[in-house]
Amino acid sequence: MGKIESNKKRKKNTLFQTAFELFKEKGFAKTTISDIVNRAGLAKGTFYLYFKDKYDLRDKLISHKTGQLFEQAHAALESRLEQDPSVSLENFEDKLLFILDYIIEILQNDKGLLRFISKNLSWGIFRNAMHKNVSGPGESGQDFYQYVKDQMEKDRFYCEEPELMLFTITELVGATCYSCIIYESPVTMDRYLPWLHQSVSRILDMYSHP
Amino acid sequence: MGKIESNKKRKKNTLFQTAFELFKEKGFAKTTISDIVNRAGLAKGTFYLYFKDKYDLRDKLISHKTGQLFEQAHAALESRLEQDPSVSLENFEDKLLFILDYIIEILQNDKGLLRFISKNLSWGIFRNAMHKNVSGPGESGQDFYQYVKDQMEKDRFYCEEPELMLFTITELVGATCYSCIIYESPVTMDRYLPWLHQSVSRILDMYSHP
Amino acid sequence: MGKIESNKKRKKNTLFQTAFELFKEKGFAKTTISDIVNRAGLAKGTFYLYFKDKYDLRDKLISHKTGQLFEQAHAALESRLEQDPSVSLENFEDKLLFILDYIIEILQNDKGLLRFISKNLSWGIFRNAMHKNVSGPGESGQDFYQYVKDQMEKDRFYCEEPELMLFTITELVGATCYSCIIYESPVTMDRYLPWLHQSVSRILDMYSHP
Amino acid sequence: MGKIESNKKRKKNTLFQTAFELFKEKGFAKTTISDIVNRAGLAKGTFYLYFKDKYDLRDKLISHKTGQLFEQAHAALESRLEQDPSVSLENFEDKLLFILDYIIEILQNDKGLLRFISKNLSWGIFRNAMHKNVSGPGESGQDFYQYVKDQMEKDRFYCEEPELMLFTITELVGATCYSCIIYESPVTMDRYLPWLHQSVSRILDMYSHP
DNA sequence: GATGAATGAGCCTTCATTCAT
DNA sequence: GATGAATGAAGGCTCATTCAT
Repeated sequence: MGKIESNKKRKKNTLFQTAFELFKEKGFAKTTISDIVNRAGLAKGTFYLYFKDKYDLRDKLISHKTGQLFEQAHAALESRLEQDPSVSLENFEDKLLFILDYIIEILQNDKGLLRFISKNLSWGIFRNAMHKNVSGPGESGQDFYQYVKDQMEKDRFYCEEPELMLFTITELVGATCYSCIIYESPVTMDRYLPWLHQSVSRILDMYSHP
Repeated sequence: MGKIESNKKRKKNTLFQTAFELFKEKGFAKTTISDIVNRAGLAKGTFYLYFKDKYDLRDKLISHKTGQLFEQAHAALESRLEQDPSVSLENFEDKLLFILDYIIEILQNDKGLLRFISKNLSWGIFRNAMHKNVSGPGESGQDFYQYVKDQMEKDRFYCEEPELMLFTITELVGATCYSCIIYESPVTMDRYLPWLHQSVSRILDMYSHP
Repeated sequence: MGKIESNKKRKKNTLFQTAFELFKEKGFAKTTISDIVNRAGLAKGTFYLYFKDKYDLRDKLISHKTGQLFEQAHAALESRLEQDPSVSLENFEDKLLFILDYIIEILQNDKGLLRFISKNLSWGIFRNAMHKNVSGPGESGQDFYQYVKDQMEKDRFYCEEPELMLFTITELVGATCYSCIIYESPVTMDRYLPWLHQSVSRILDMYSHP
Repeated sequence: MGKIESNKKRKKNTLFQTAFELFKEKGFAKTTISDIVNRAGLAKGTFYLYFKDKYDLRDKLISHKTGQLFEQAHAALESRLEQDPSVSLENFEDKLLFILDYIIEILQNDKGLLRFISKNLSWGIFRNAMHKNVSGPGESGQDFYQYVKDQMEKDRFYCEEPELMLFTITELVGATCYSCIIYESPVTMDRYLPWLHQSVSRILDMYSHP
């Protein structure tokens, strides 16, 4: 029956959502399964109906949340392109920087999220293959990768090794943002941002003229 | 008498060493304090004479091991410069790349070390200031930073923001190496290395001609 | 189903009973939670399902045992009044002394109980208000207080401040009995008893003719 | 050498004093030997040079502090008698009440002291015999008992069983004060005091006209 | 006498996991 | 499918005590 099905889905989602809140509040290590089911209003045994253990849940969640992040950024870009079709953002670099800025801003405003995703930003994009049954609601790592490639083509941005380019940039952005936002070390994000832009720009340039 | 003092130092070091082995073997989370003291042949209480808890030990160890890594790299570079004074390595970029290659090679051959240091490569360099009494045996984070600056001056490499330059490069190297070496994803380290070199090169260039 | 419910009740009671035995045998401080659950044949975790910690258990137990004591005394008095309706015990003072003697005799024969209750005799009566959710099985502190007041009324014993009267007597009896029974100091209980009776008598008199 | 002797005495006294402070601050159970020696500025081993263990120290301390309390009260009474020889305080009852009031006031102003002495007020007086080598600095339990007897004689207060009389009163006062001062239950000390005076008065009367 | 590093038994407590209901 | 009581291994940590210096 569809009713039962959707009921199951809802429970799983409640667990996802509740766990995410708690991971942000108290950190992964200090969140117990009891915490999660208590707040979710479910029984402890129920947890094991949906997830193998806490780590399983975490991995699926990271994957899901990073995917969501890229999805939002992508949507934001699209809506911007529609609104303002004439000007700017007409080349790939601008688009990529727009996406990065968008993501960085979200992370700046949600340090809990950043802390949780930790340095696994690129995970959702590149490691999905490894964890096949990562089945959070609607994965989009590969989709995002494809989307980026489509954009490059549309903007006639020739890229030697698109995957490596994207990898390099994601890792750089992920690692430096983490440090600047969470520790404000060696400088704040605001102060680092111009330098990050330039670095990305140069890396892009390099992959297109290797 | 110095006997007691040196005895204490030795015990602390045994703990350091043993913990490091275990963290590499079983990972940090699965290593218990019991494991450590058992293998070290000490009593449990002794652990708490030297460290606040497992996390304290880990942080000091990361700091120590990253410091050591840079120290080795630095020493290798110096010895290379002595051996071969005439040729190459005469500019800052070459030296920096030499150091990175040296470190990467160590990490490639010691995945346990890499896994342990995780993505905290730059930690030892930039976060030391925050954790002043991180007093693993002979810290060198700041020393390394100073060393790099000295080299820049000697080679007349003008750099706008040396700290940010170093930060950017360390984070980039740390994050990408981790992925390439541990997961071989998206590519192996060997395949990624040329691209990494180039990225570093461009970033260097950027900070000297901003 | 009530089966689970009654099972829980039984477990809690087992814990209560076992702890009480051990506290009497070895004293509170030297009894560990391990001791309790071992003898009770339960798992350690089970303890924490029912009590916050050892102190929580102790407080509930003291409250419960003092309550029980008064309950027994009360029951004994009632049964005595039924058996022998004509004579004696017709005034409040006699009844009160009957109760005290009854309690003292129990304590004399169960030094472990006395040691455990220690000097907290009046606790069950007067401190219950403070620890509302002290819910050992069937509390009776307040009930006993009410019972005493009912008796006073029935016997037309006018009392200025019944609460203070009861307080004074309980504390006096509790403290002196403890010393005489446990330490036999300054004299044995048997030798002290007549004096205690007189003291109680005078105190009673005082509260009724202040 | 006297110097060494006095040095030892000083250390023991420091331990006494420091332990007392800590017992008052954190309670006996939560005070560790480490706490004591740390604050005293001595080494851990030194503790064991002077006391068998924490319990030994506590018992000596209770004995000492209760003794001191009676000593102060006694001194206060004497000085009052000197100042004001003509009037009042000419009978034993007044003197005893003076002493009780004096002690109660001290305890009201030093709840830590009361909590520590707990309900062991009479301890110092009657249990000293049991703990022969209770050798805190200058014991006075027996002295006080003797002092009281001397006063009775002087005031021609005939008493059947002076020891039991004193015992009864000390236990009554100790137990009720503890409850009224610490818990303010069932009433505050101020409200209870008149009743306590009367009770004492009646008990005195009883022992002199049994 | 004084020290304090070292000990290690043993404490309390947590928590992932199971399974009868 | 859902529950949550029960488990018990394992954890971190404390602290009284000892003893070589």
